[in-house]
Amino acid sequence: MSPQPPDSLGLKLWVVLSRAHAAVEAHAREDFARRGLSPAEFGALEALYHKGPLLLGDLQRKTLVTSGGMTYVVDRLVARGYVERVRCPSDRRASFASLTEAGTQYMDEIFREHQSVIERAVSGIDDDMKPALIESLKKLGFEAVRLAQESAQSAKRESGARHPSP
Amino acid sequence: MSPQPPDSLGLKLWVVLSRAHAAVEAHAREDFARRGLSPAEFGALEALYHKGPLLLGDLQRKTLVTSGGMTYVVDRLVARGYVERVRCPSDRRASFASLTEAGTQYMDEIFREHQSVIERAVSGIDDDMKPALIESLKKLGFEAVRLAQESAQSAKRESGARHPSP
DNA sequence: TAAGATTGAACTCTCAATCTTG
DNA sequence: CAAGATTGAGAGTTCAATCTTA
Repeated sequence: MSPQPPDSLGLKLWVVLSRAHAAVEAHAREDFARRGLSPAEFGALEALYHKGPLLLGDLQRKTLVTSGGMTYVVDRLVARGYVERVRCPSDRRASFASLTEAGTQYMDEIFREHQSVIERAVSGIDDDMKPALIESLKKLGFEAVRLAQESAQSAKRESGARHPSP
Repeated sequence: MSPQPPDSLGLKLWVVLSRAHAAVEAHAREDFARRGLSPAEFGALEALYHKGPLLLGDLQRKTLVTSGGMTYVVDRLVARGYVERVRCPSDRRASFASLTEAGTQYMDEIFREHQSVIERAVSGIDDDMKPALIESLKKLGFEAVRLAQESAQSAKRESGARHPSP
């Protein structure tokens, strides 16, 4: 009798992926919880810090929160003075989120610290092994995203067939 | 000029780990959201399904939710008839959570489907590459957990120094 | 009709305080 | 005093509906 049900490799991979992610995330969360930032808030700041001003919709897709969540997150960052909304000149429905001077300074301060917290958290892997692991995880992630989009499109096609446009 | 700031390897590893995790998790979430289960609920059912009855505290550590969250999750699963609480005979503070007949039947039904959803989600990695990836992620996760415990202990020691026991 | 953003309600979870037993 | 579980309050989300502009 096997001690565990004969888990498929895929399931096992998912389990260890989840645990590794949760363990590293705990370090990250502790780091910015000290500063009163939620994960989504930090994610938004980081995206703006590295990419510059972004449409709320783009920011939303980058940080994987819903549109309502994005509004909430940006509201909070605006309230702290780290972010401002800038109307999009070419599309009056849309707004950019943009780091303020204070927001940029803040990220200058905390980003290096955050980086070293993460470095420590992933130090279980030797540096020379990291590139290979990075490649594998990239591949894994890309394919998972692609499959999800594939499913979403076929779902949309089916719905389109029931509600055809004129 | 580099397009991105010269990210450290560790940070890059963390980013791709997060993305891969989020992408696969999206498949998993969609799978059990259809059944009205939250991630934590599914996690608890899965743990009980594979390990048998567990003390709430053990279940909590396995699924990484807080103690209050565990009470909430178990309450919901009890309300659905999938789980029951069983008092621990040797320690009257503690309770086991245990799958009911209906809960076991339910997991028999859904677990295979869930497994194939996950298999598909991680199919970006060839089967013969998975064992190595699994080993790396295990190592990464274990070390991250160990470092967190290390930090927690030193924090506890410091607090203990301020509030020494008699 | 659809796409971007916002709003309000509801949900899942965390946190801190509490009760009970060890 | 510590450990297991529960409670109540509240945070941070998601979701569905709505408003505005394309």
